[in-house]
Amino acid sequence: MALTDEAIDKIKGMITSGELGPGDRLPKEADLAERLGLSRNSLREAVKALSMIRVLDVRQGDGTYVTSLAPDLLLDALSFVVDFHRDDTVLQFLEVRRILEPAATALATERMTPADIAKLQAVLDELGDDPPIEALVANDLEFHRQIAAGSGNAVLCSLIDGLSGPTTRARIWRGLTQEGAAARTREQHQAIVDAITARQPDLARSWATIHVAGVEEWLRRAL
Amino acid sequence: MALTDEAIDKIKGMITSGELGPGDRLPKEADLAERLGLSRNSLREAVKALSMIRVLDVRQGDGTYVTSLAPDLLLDALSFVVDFHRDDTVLQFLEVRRILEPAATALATERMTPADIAKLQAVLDELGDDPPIEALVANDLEFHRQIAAGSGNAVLCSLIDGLSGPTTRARIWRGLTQEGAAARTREQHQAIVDAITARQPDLARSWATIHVAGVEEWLRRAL
DNA sequence: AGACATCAAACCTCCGATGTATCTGGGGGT
DNA sequence: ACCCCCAGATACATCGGAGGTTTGATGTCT
Repeated sequence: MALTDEAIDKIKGMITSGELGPGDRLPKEADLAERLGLSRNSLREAVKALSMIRVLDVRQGDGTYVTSLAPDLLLDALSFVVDFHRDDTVLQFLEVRRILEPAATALATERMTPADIAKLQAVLDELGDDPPIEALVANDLEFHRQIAAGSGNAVLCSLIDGLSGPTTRARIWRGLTQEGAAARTREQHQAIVDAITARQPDLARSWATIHVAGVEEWLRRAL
Repeated sequence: MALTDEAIDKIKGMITSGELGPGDRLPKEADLAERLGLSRNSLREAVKALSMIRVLDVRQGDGTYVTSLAPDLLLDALSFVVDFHRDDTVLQFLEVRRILEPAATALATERMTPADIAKLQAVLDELGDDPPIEALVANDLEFHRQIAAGSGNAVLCSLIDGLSGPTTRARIWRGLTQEGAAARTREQHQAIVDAITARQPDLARSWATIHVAGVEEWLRRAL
């Protein structure tokens, strides 16, 4: 195994063993390189790889720190990965979303506070009558993000967020809006909020399923 | 933004734009560094980061290539990330598994071929009467992997596989502290296979739910 | 045709130096 | 006493070059 990969494992070991905890600062490059037995250049490659997946946070002029290691931080590297997928695998991602989103919606129905629900409704209301596509996409993303967050499960929330990669969603949306499906999406969003407000998990889950399945079905035909 | 991060984006762009496809070879370090306008050292950091998430495959003495970009490749970096999580977030991962596994099991019930089912049964049968803990865990992992693969969705399969990492650790615990767990797990596995064989998705889904919930409930009490 | 030695290409590792951002502490002004 | 500004120290960012190691291809010999 290459020296750099060994260094990655060693740093990973320092964290998982508890020697380094969230927020802790690593020794400076020169010291850590000497301790791990490699050059600064090779160490930098290891640190770069770990900072890419949000395990380390490097600040020039300050130092290198272990991040909070919170699920949302570590999993949002997922969206970066998802961006590399081509259209022919989007359906598989969508199928997973059709599993996760309804479940998250059902959980949110039981766990969201009235204040959370009010904010969710506000998201829908702040959209004007004839919004531009960009606002529509952003609004849709925020809507689903709040529901996912309402599930009370940070892992589930991050997963949904990551799988709904901005690129993918934007690409799909562009096509959907051309067929005038924006209005129908809006109605479905409102139906989900209504079901959550009424504290009916089954109903909320069903609406979420229908919502995702609609996009999935459209995409299946388009490909 | 740092030069290295720019380089990452540029390489990403070369792939997403189609200039570089799966299996294609990148220009050699020196040429690519000159083209992107940075030093080889900095470029190497970018390449290292991208190879860590399985987007690039570097082979010493040969060259650097774009991977197949298949979902299972890109998502198995997930297991690396998941390893950083501490025990207090394992419950959240388990809750997500309780969503994904039953769904995958139901899909597998409809999509697995008789040959697939036979191989699944074989996995259960090859386990002796009093296997060591390690074999038990490995067998359990293989069992769930085959079902996930049987769902016919590579993204779903990789996701389940990646999330099973921390759960596995917990299960080792369970094996060590709760003696009756092994036999019960085996019964539940057999029940799942029976339901799949009978082509009863609802039954298979329910058994899968019970199976994961059992681990989850035990862990919830243990913490 | 097959096995082996040789060579070139490409990545791996290292070194030392310079640039740049951040934090810290002292000096001066109010 | 308090605040602001600046110089020094610290630590990461980037660079160019020099060997070393692995791989794949070439060519030769049996």
